[in-house]
Amino acid sequence: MFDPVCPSGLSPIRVGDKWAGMIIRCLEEGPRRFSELRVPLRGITAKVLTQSLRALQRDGLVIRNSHAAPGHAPAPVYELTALGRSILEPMNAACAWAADHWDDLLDARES
Amino acid sequence: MFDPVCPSGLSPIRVGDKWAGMIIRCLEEGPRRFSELRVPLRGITAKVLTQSLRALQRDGLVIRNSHAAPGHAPAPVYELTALGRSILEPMNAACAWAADHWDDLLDARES
DNA sequence: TTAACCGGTTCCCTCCTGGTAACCGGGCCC
DNA sequence: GGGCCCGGTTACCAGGAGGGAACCGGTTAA
Repeated sequence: MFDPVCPSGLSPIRVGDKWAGMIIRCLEEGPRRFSELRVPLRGITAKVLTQSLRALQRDGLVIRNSHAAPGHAPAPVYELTALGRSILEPMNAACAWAADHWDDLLDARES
Repeated sequence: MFDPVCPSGLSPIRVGDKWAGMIIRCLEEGPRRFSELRVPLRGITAKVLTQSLRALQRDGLVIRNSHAAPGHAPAPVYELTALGRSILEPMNAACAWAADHWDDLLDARES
């Protein structure tokens, strides 16, 4: 999903730290487990993912639910809070802008 | 204008480097000279302002016009390009979000 | 019992960002 | 000619962000 050379790194608009925006996108469609997040976020290490998730929790954008079923291993899942979902709106505005002006940005960078 | 402890630093949404968002805001109402930018951006040093302005130029958001009048000292002014003005839209969306959810953010940070 | 896996944590290292302080060339003003 | 201001540039430095590799405790599967 997110290429290591994901062009979103070129956009001047960023949400939180390096991975926060992508994490939020991954959680957009529902709760995900730690290992489920590592797949689309190609190349992220466990340490950095933990770090980013803790920061998002601290800001109240993401919540960690230790969903323990009896007889099974406890499976913590991460999901967006209402606040986290609300930030999708400005993020979408930023993405739309980046998509609209992508060529302008590339042209400017090259010279 | 921008306090050294400007709360905008707390927003998870950022445009460019530390000062880029504020510089763009300062240029919103028209061209400004180097020294005119240093006033509202309290505490910015010449070097860092130059750095940020060069980055904004490189991305095509700001243009530097050496406005030389005969008989006067050459007075370079910085102003937003069309691309630079267009980024105000997603910036406003981000600001609106931050204003709306300010209390939520503060609450989350405190705990 | 042992092995494997999941979800981390810890230590160490590197690079980038931002800041300080000093210096500097061109133009005007006296 | 001597300051002085404007608009920078040039070292140098400190802190933090990000990454690599190793380790680890609990649970389940063989």
